[in-house]
Amino acid sequence: MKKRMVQANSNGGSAHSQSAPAGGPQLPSSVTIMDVAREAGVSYATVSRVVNNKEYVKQDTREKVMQAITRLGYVANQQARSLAGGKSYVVGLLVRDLGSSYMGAIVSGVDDELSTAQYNLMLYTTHRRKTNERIYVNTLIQGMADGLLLILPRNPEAYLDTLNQSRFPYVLIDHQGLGDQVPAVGSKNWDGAYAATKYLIELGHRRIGFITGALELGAAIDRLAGYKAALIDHQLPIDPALIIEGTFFQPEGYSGARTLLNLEQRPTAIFASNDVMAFGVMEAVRDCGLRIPADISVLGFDDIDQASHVYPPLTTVRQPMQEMGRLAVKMLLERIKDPDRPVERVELPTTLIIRQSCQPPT
Amino acid sequence: MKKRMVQANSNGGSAHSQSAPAGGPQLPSSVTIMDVAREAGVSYATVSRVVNNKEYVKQDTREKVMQAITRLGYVANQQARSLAGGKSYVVGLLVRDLGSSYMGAIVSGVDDELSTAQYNLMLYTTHRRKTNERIYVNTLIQGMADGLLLILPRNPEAYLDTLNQSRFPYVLIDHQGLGDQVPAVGSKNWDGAYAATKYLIELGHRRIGFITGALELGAAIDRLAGYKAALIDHQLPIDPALIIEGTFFQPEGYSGARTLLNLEQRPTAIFASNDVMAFGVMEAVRDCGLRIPADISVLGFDDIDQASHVYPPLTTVRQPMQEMGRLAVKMLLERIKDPDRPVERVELPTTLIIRQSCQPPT
DNA sequence: TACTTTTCTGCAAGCGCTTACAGAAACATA
DNA sequence: TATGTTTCTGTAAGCGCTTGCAGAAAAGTA
Repeated sequence: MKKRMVQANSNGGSAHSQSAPAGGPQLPSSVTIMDVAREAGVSYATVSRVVNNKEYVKQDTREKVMQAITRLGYVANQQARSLAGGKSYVVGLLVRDLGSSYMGAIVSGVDDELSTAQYNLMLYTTHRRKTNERIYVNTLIQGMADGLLLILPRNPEAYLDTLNQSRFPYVLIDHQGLGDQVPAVGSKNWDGAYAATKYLIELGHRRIGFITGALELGAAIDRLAGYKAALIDHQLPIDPALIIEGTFFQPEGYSGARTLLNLEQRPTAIFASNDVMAFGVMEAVRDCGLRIPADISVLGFDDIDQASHVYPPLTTVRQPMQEMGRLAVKMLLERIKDPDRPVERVELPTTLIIRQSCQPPT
Repeated sequence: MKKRMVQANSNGGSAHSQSAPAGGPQLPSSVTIMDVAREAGVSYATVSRVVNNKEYVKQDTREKVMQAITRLGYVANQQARSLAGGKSYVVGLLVRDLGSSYMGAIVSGVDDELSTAQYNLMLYTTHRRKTNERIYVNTLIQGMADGLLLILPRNPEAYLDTLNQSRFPYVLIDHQGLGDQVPAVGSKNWDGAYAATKYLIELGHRRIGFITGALELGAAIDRLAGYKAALIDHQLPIDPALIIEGTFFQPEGYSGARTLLNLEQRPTAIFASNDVMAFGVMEAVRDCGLRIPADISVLGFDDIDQASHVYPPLTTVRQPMQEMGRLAVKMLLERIKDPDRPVERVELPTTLIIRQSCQPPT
């Protein structure tokens, strides 16, 4: 099956290479820009201009081309576009794992925003082989993607060096305070934790248990700090016995709560650094034969979907995760347009969502 | 061997073109195949052969090239590769949403397997604008991806027609019985539900509540059928009052269980069609002041991570979700290699995971 | 009318790679 | 030595597109 037909084409005019071989197993007959050009009776450069919304195309011509495009169902080949033009309309997303509501919400925001910008999403999970960061980054930089989003990276330094050096656009989501020179979007963890703790205090609680997140993450540190600050501001002691270290997973909420509930002077409220751990807390409370919120108030952080679905609905600090994803994309696209724009770090506000898992101590 | 064909290179020896532009704003200095060729002193075609592991390259040459590649840190530009060679090494993944352990596990399997095959993952979520299916599919077909994976598609017909027509490779994951002509991987839902129900019966339960999944999904139908079959096989009546319709979400587990528990003759066990609903059931049971498993046994389906983390750990039917993802990728890659291979439909076995949420009725 | 400026459009040169083809080198056979 | 064979390597033709350049057409100005 040879498809050669080089310059041995003597018919002076437009070559008109027929493109529908018609017979035999045929892959998608890929309508190309040439087909559209022929259909519309213009050059393929003009078609390209129309497709890319460039100026200097007569309205008339533009319409002719548009019609040809819809008639033929033409979709530009991204690979070729990217190769020729330098933009791939792909954004890479580096993520540890999916499967949590937290990630799901962020990715959903990312995805939404990306789709309205006509971008595609290339997903990379870092639980794969550890040593691959460099490859990833290189692959991405080599034209695979126009920019990179990193959600909650644990050791971003590995990537960031390379990224910075090559001036490759990126944005961190739910970052962990890496100085000011990193474009990032996060939320006001400190504020959220402060507000939540304050709420409990104002409800009348004096002994408030706290279960931390993974303290290598800035978010976890900030939440702990917000909790402590609220206590101090209300002249309440910081009792180390009431602070249990966790890493954001449910079992630690459970065990942490059991520890707290076994204290001689047990707390009347427990504030977990995320909702998932709060669920663990709720289980533990119940298993101790206590009721929520009658005996113990429980408070979470994040406001994942499930938080409003459990019983009693969980009072929690909402982090606008979708919004974070959206905003990160917006920032990234800006940086793609102009890699030299000043580095921005945005922290979205959190909201205390009051449901039914807290009440004044009895 | 005496003459190097590299013209325009006056210094006879190894060219050693310094590659660090060093000055001025420089985009990633993209090492290309040409640079490697120069560095290794061969033609770029040879480099291409080495990179693609083609035969007919002298061992010697191969090594020289390899060295040059590592020395320069060359990474092939996928766009160009794809454009020239027809393969993009990208697989599209069509998904409704992420953020559930269920999806997370499948995607994780997909991702793992893809990464060992050196493929990239392009993510498309269908919660985006509804009418975009055609665009997606066209984009993908236009060379963006080599194949497509669809997880739990609700109305796949929309895509499948186009896909089939263009003979574009795809595989469904956790399909819903669309006849035999669709390549798919799922799990033995019927068997799993049968085994679980049988287990409860053998424990001594006679009244077993069942909460269904979304019945437009084959998986949900099969689970219900397995439940019924087990009852029948054990001469137990099928009591419609014990069957509550749900759609796989937690609140339905909760409300469903409340309904069941309010029955005059309430069940001694509740079997939810997935773990998430089982969590809802557990909450409801507790809120009715009953204990699990002492008063009511609870059984789930899927075995998501959380199932072993709740208290008491949930007895459930494990669906090998990671494995499903993996297998789907393997099948897809086969189909990419040979689109004409016969259609396969695989159902992976399920396993009853006995934990502590079930015991004989008291 | 002649000339300048402003749109519009086509030509052609790649983007970085794969691969058919042909030529060279190495080895084997007549 | 002449002539295959087989292995290896280079040349060149694109893949489908963007974009600089220049010429053509339209519009404005003198």
